[in-house]
Amino acid sequence: MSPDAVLNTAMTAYWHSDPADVSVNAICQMAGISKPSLYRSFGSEDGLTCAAVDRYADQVLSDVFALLTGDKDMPGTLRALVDFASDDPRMETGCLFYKMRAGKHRLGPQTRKRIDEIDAAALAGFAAFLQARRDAGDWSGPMSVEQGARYLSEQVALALTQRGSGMDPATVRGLMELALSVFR
Amino acid sequence: MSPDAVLNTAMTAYWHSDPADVSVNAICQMAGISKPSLYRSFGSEDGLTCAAVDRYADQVLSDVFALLTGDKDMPGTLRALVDFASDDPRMETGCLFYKMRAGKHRLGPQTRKRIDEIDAAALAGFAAFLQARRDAGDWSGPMSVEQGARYLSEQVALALTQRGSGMDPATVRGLMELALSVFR
DNA sequence: AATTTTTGATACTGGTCGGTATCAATGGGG
DNA sequence: CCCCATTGATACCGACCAGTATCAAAAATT
Repeated sequence: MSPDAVLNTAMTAYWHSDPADVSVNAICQMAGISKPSLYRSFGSEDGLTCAAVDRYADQVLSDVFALLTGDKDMPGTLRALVDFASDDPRMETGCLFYKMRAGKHRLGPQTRKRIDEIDAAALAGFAAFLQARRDAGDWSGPMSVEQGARYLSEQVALALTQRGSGMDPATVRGLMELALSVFR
Repeated sequence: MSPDAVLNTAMTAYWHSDPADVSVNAICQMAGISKPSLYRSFGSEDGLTCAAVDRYADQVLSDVFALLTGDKDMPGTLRALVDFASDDPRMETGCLFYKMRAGKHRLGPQTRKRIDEIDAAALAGFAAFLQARRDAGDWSGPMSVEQGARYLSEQVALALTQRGSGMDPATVRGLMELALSVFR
């Protein structure tokens, strides 16, 4: 079992349940490797969780970033965001990143730092998107770009958390559309 | 140490950190009692957490319910809700109920059931409030009472979770006012 | 082909968890 | 004053945790 495959197993396990509920022992069992082997690859549990969230960012969050930097207009992008959060089958069990962010205090220092970095990058991504829409003239109003970005970020987090808690996707969609209606 | 005082200690400990991060051992130490004594009073950890959330509902959530059944008009009540979520010093470390709801899968069956009951009651409270405001004529629009209640409930939960994660109260207030602006 | 180095698995450490058996102290009713 | 019942504390149980020492097999180097 290559370290890469082990990392995939770990990421999926963390993602589908909760990082705090998946032990190193369990991951070794799932991946079919021994603990010393895992520790030689990743150094510590902190190293593993950090690598897992890194891979998640590369593999999943990049898609969201691509949505934001696409050439759609404001309503189109918001619709794409809603589609992603409420209907993408990958989000059926929630978002690994927001799960980790919610339980940040239970993670190691490395992983915590990475979480903060990704969070800041996401916020910057939302802000860049809003700034572009404002420049393009299809978003006006008194709301600042910074507040809009934070609001957008938190509402996406909320919707993905709701998905993860088992809420009906249609309900998630309705609530999120309502929340994002402040941008119209 | 009376069981009542022990329960207060437990509720506060759960509230100020996180139910999943406070062990029975730690509570015994804080309360200055022995484990068998605690188990004779509450039966199990599940019994203790259930009693804690019960007490929290009686002592804290009842205030929110009172807000909703008060005689203020729509904007006044929403303002009171925002004040509570973003400025009440008791909410500095978040809301015990929403912390438990977020980590429901880690709790015992008794407590889980109580969480669901309280959640349903809260939703009903929000719905009754919105229905009354609609009847009184100071809330109109296409939004259904049910969806409005769910939205309100989730936005309050989000704001309180943000408080608990250390977000600046002024920021929480700004985001929540934005979210609740859909009711105007 | 012989030796060295890297890999893997077993089994262990010390610690914490929820929960309990055992037993001493205490306190009220006869 | 004595007995009995309830209370409390100590010490323990088995399970699981993150992390590691030990040692055998395999692979790479000489």
